[in-house]
Amino acid sequence: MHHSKLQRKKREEAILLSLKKLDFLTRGQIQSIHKLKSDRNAQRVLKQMEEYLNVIRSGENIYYLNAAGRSLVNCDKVRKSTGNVQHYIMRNYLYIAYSCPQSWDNEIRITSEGKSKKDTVTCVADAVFKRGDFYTVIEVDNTQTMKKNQVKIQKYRTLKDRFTFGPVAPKFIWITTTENRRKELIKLNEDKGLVAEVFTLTDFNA
DNA sequence: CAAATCCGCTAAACCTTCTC
DNA sequence: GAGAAGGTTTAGCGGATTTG
Repeated sequence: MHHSKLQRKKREEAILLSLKKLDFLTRGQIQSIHKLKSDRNAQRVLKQMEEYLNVIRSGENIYYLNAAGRSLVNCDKVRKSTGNVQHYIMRNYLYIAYSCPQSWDNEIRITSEGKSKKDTVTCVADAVFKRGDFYTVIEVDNTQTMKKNQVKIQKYRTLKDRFTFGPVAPKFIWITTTENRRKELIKLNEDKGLVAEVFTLTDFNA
């Protein structure tokens, strides 16, 4: 059922679409999203696709679309290996942990208009997905300062109070780097009365 | 240098198609 | 249908490569 030339093209296209959606993916992440079985097999599949991919070698290979790959899936956004690829990789762990939600969207701007300009509150969530009326907001804490996190959490509190997420209170999912930061983020969310869960990279043995 | 990962090679499993 | 042919996927071994 998985083995004709057509099936192979479909799988390759699905992988390219994942890269379009998620920017950068490790070999292991592609392997679990697309059920590529063994490590060796995943490496083989991705090697076969190299004409569409750029590769960053650092531990596990990290893949992103090259020009050929972008044109195959109509992708305008050009990724560069410089900068914080780690941020994308961390976000992907949550995408996978929550079973690749259909409604998942990255970089969502959330705005609540105030009575005056200065009461307007805007936040850009790293990702959002929803089931029915229930929103889940994803935040990645990579090299952010805690002060910035605190400001962001205050903004989320305001948005929640103004029912910007609708009648049902949203849940916040964070991923961070260390156990200590995890504890700090839990506390900050608790203080603002937000329902939150905080993971660290080690939760995904990364 | 050691540890992890990649990848070439090979053999087996499996699917589709063809032929009788 | 059963069985052979032809193509792909899968997994394991081991050497090459990369990274810290």
